[in-house]
This record gives sequence, C-alpha cells and structure tokens, in this order.
Amino acid sequence: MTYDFKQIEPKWQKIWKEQKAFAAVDFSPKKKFYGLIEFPYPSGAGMHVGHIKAYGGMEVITRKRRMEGYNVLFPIGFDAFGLPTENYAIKTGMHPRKVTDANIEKFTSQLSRVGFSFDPDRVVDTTDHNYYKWTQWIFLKMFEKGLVFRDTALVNYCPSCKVVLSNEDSQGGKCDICHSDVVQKSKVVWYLRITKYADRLLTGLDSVDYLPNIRQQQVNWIGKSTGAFVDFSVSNADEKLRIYTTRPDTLFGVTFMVIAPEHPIIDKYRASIHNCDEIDAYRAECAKKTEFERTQLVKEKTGVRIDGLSGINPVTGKEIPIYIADYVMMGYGTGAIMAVPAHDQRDYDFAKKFGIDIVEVIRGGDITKEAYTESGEMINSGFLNGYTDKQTSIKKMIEYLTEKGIGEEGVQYKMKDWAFNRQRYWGEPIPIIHCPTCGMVPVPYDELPLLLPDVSNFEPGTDGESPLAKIDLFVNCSCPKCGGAAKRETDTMPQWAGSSWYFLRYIDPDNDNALADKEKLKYWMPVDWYNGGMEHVTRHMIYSRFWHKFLYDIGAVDCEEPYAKRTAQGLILGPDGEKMSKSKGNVVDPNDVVDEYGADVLRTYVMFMGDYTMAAPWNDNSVKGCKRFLDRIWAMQDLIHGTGVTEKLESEFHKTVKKVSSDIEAMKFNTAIAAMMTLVNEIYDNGSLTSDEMGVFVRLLCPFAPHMSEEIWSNLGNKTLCSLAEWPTFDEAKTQASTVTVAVQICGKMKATVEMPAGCDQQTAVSMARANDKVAAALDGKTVIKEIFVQDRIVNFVAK
RNA sequence: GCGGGUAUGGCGGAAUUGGCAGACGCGCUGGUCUUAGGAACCAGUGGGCAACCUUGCAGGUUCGAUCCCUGUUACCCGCACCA
Repeated sequence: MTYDFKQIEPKWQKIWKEQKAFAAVDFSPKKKFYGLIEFPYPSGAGMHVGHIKAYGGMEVITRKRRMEGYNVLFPIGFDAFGLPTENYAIKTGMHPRKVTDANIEKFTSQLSRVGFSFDPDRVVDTTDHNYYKWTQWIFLKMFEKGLVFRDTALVNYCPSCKVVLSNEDSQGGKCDICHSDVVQKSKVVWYLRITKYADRLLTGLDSVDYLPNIRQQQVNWIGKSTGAFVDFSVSNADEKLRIYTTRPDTLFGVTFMVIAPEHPIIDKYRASIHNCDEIDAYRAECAKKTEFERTQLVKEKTGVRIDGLSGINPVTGKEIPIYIADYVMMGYGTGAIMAVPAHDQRDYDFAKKFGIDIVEVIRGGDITKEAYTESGEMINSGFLNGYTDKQTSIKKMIEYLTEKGIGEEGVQYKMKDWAFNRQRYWGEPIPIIHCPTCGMVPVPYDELPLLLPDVSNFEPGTDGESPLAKIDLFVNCSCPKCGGAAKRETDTMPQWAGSSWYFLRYIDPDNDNALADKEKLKYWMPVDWYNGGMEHVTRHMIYSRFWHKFLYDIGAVDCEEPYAKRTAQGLILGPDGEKMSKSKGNVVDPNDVVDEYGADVLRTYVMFMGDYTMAAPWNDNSVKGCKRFLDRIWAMQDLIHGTGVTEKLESEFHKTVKKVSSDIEAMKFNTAIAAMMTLVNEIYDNGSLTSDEMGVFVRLLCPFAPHMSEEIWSNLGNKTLCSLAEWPTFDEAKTQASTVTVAVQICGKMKATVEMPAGCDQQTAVSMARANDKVAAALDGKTVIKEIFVQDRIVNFVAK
C-alpha cells in the first residue's frame, strides 16, 4: 500500500480546519505560548521555499508546544501596504485593493497546502481599514505626546519611484525597491522621534533573549557613544561653536576646527567672512553629491578655510582656523568638530593636505607618518601631563570643562529620527489636517479610520507629490478645531508602520474599541519566541520595539519589551548556490514540490537541509532522500507485530525521544530528523516494532510531517488527533546502553576499541584495555608513564 | 576601516563543546529483482598497496585539538569620514 499524499494531505487539512485544532484560546488555564513569525508581504509572485523555511521552524516548535500541553498562539497575517503592489496597480490599472486581495488569497492557498498550523481565525491584514484605524490611532497618540514633528531636510529621493526614502531604504545609494540611484532633495518630512527612545532601546536588550549577533547588530545600529560637548569661542563673533568629541583628553592637541557644509554659522556670519564666494561654491558642490558619494569617496579630503572666522582652543587659548569640509556631517553630533590631527587619522589627512600644525599630546606613535590613536602618556597637555590612562584623562578633562562652564559630558547616537512619510497612495493616510489658523490639527479619534479615498489613478504627482494631493474631495476639509477651511495631509505612512504593532492585533483581531483588549494583551504578551530573517533585525525590530515601548508608556500594553526571545533563520539559496531571485531564474516554487512529493516531504526537506540558522543551497536529489525516509516510515506499518519490545530497540527509542526533544528546542531540526532516520534504520534492522512504538514514532514525526503522522496515528486506532496528542517522554535510565565502546589510545593515537560495561571504573577499564591484543602489542617493551581515563569514553596510555 | 559570521569527503552537513572526525542524507560503485528502469531492496564508499595521512593555511598549549591560544588566507553579512 503506497502512501497517497494527494488524497491524505487535503483530508487532514480539512479535519484540522473543521475541528479548529490550532485555535488559540484566550484566558485558557493552560500555560500560554506565543510563537511569532514575520508576516509576509503578499507579492504577486506568491510564496517561495524561503517562506517555508522561515515559518517551518516556528511551526515545528509550536506544534511541539501544543503536544506538550501549552495553549499556543501561532498566527499569520499580511503586511500588505507597499510599493510593488502600487506599481503593479499603476501598470495594470487594477486597484491595489484588488491586487492585494488576490495576492493574499494566493498566499493563503499556498500556506494551507503546506499544512501550517496557523490559527485561521486571527489573520490580520495591515491594509484593512479596521486594522489601519489603529495604526493611525497610535500615530495620533505619538503626535499628542510630541513624538511626531516636521522638518525640512535633505532627503533621499528616488526619481524613479518618485518617493522619499529613509536611510534604511536607500542603503548604498540605491533605492531599496527599484534599485535605481537615489538623489538628495530638500523636502518637508514627517519624523518620529525614535532617538528619544535610543537609550531605552539599548538598555532593554539586557532584559531579552536575542541571539548574540542579533543583539550586536541592534547595538551597532543604535550606535551609542559617550564623550563631551565643548564650546569653542569664535573670534570676531559673539558666538560659541559647540562640538562633540569622544576624545576630550586630546583637547590640547586641537589645531583647527571643521564644520559641516550645511552648518548655520556660515549664513549667520556672512558679513564677517571674506571668501563667501569660495565657500558657496564648495557648498554647492557638496549639495550635488548624494550622501552615498559623500561617504564613499573617502580617498581625498576636501574643504575650504573660512577666512574671517577662527576659533579659540579653550584650554590653550590659541587661535585656530575653522574649515568647512564634507567629511563632517550635519546629521551627527553638532555638525562641528575639533580636529586633533596627531591622534585622528581623518584630521591628520586633512592637516597634511592643508598644511596645518600637528601637535602631539599622547606619546607612543610616530606622528610624522600617521596619526597615533592608541593610548599613552599625556604630553604638551598642561594639567593632564603624565597621565597614562585614557579614561582617567577623559574624566579629568570633563571635570575641568564642567567647572569652567565650557563643556559637559555628552552622549550621541548614530541612530537618526525616523522619516515617517511616503508620497504614495497605497499606505495609511497620515491623519493630520493643516489649518491656516490652527496649524497642524489631528483628525479626531472618533473619525478614525481616515479612509484612503477610492480612486482609479495611482500615479504619483510630479515632484514627488502624493497621488492623494490630486483628489480635491480628500484634500479639502474643515478644521476640526475652528471649523474653517483646511487641507488634509496627503502623505501616507511608510510600510514599516503596519508591521510595528501587528503582533498585538493577533491577540484581538476584531476589536473595535481598542487596538486589543487589555486583559487579552496581559494574558498573551510578550511574544515568547520570535523568529525571522536577519534583514529585519535592525529596521523592523527596532521600529516595533520603539512603538511597543511607547504603547507601554501610555499604558496601552503591560510589558515594555515585546519579544522575549528572537532567533533568525538562514536563507535558502538556489540550486546554483546563489541567492534566489527571479532574474537569476533559480527560484524554487513550493507548489511544485508539493505537487510532486507532497507537503510532508517539502517540510521535512526544508528542515533537514542543514543548520537552520545558516544559508544552504536547494538540492532536488536531497528532496528525494526525504521522500524515501517518509516512505520507509509508511512501510514500517507492515512491521508492527505484537511480539513485544526488544531491549536494544527500546533504548534507541528513548534516546531518540530525548534527542528530538532537545534538538527542536535548539532549532537543530536537521539533527532531529537525522536521529529519526537513524531510528528508522534501527527498526528495519530489528525487523519489527510494537504498535506503541509506532505511536511514539509518529508523535515525534508529527511537527515535521503532520499529515502522514495523523494518518498512521489514526490507523493505529486513535480517535483523537496526533497533532494534539501528548508529546512522548523518555526514561533517562533507558537512554543509557549497558555496554559502551571505549577508545584506547597510546600517546593520544587511537589503537583499538574495547567493549566495556557502562560506568566501569579506571582499574577495570585499564586492565580490559591492556587485555586487547593490539594494545598489548603496541605497549610491548614500553614503560607506561601515565594512564588517562575518561569514563565510558577513553583510556589513554602515555608510554615510552 | 569597524563589527558579526563561515571554512570539515564528490555535495548538504554531523561531532555529547577538549576524548573513536566524517552521524544522517545526497551522489557514486557493485549486486538482487525486473522486458526495462531515473522504482524498490542489499552491500560498499575520505585518501593511501601499506605503515600512515586527513577538519582553509602556519605555529602553539595539551596525554589528546574540528573545538582553546597566536598569526594568516579566502568568502559571506551588517555598518561605514559617527568626530
């Protein structure tokens, strides 16, 4: 009887659905487990096998949790706002709503074919107005608390998508969506003040269990540095030029200052500056460069001295030149630096080019060759002379600066405020009204959701205007405050908005009165285990942690950190070892695999491919190996005889239960499956197994290959679902074999193996080892100096 | 440049974290059964005739190193003139 997956798999999927087998129960007295995966963007291409791997890990874990008696919440939804859908709509004239619905349907059907155990009654869609009502609500709460602001800024602008991009979306100077070159453009931009939460986003990492590399990436992204702000007097001007430095200890070595080309002091003191033409020309040149060019062309320092303004070194009293140069950024620190060419390589390069003095203040390097950035004895530094410890010098200098009122300790972050708007149609409308008399007025809460107007033209306006700006009925409104004529904001939110809180909506997806019921939130949160891709570790994870902390501050949620634990899976590469992409034509469609081999084979193979956290190439032949494995399990049903247990096989079962149980927890799915394969081999060697043993086996297999497991489980006479049956337990004593194979070494080289009773002592083991012919021969004529014994492992004779 | 990671048979990968390197699977070789097999099953499979050699490369520590230390090379992923 061959296994007919085409008939059996849909059969069980239907039963699971009818019995609501995977429904999470609010307030169940069982222990709760909230397992989360990153919800997909429903693209027109449908799912690829990478999705199966991304969800497969948590699928196995949550299935095991259910069998262990947990009340499990394992939901899925769709992060459906976004540019690809909108671009497709523009191209075809089809409404993004229709495109999205069709794509979601496609994804849903693919997901159900694979047999994932998502709770079908908690699906969320970020583009549903009942969902984005609450995205807008959170935005308004942030607006209320002063976390939303507008500013003119040079923004990353994609001329092709006609949209403003965040730094995160334009890495490497390329648009994240269409990969064309990004240019700089001055625009009024909405910002969320995420920097206000920078320190809490950093310290919060101490209270969660993230993989070390994930944690490290977030730490780097936040980029905290400590140092000092120092005010430099400017000659010819009643002005203090404030700089930020991490090395206040080197202040005596400051021989010039540099400000960013955009620094406002230039326009303020235009009258005192003699070479405005030269400076303006330089600034114009810088403005032409994109941020990318500016940071990539590291080779040569450029800049212009400001003729007419100079600074005063506050500790030496010496007059020092001020330059503008594009190696200083307006967006970090104060946009002005003190330059210490002797001990900073960038300053050194600049000083060499412009012939500026280089004053050594730390002994230890050769400053005729390059800057010395290590620590050493302080020299030429007044009251700091003689100190050798960097931290002490920094502390002494900060004390001095504070006392004199010319500086203070300071902290800086690399993280910038979050540019929070797009000039696009397919996003959440920003619920703000611009009133000529009242200014920015929030849309009243009872008018939420502010719906996207139903239109048929989604082309963005020229000059990066939102398509919404063309719709008079949407734009023109009355001010909720004074009732006068007013205009609506026409920008929409970026795609990151909806995904910043979706895990909360799963808890109460249909709630009309709140983003989710507080008691339900209290029951389910935090997410116990969140798995996803490394590419979302910085942006999505930091944004959503920020939103969650904000919701905590306003009392909307009860825990400060949303994710108790975070892991990440590795990519599935194409059969050619390259990253899967449509253009390379190496994408594997899960539907094809399900058609040919069935969902269980697909699921098992994807988990077996290799280390879950690492990238691994797809291999069609290896898929067949997993099919063979499952076919052999199916055929094992013919080996069920009531002849009783054999001791050896029983022990193998206990070992396998132990290994599969612990491997799943460690996400070592590949070795868990390998252990089951080994057990199958043992069973065939043994020639038979009992029906109880078969029952244990299919319960172990169930998280990986649930359809076949259910079918065999039912064949064994069970009336309940295997998916909800009790997870097998093991007896530690029975995992240990009565005899062990001990390796015998002479001087660390393996000479023989000897069978011994488990747990035997050194004396017995040594004499048994000596009794071995090969060992005896090798030791003949030698003196044993030392015997090394590791119980049940090794006997090593050190001899000469 | 800084941060993180990886390197093991023909291939994907194991190795209780210092104790028999190569589990498990693929592939390959031979066989059985077949009209046939790209099906199934059985046997073998790191290299070398051997002693021995073998975890990117070179050293070190140790009775013993894939694992720890030092140096080095290659590749991957972040961040990048961050003061």
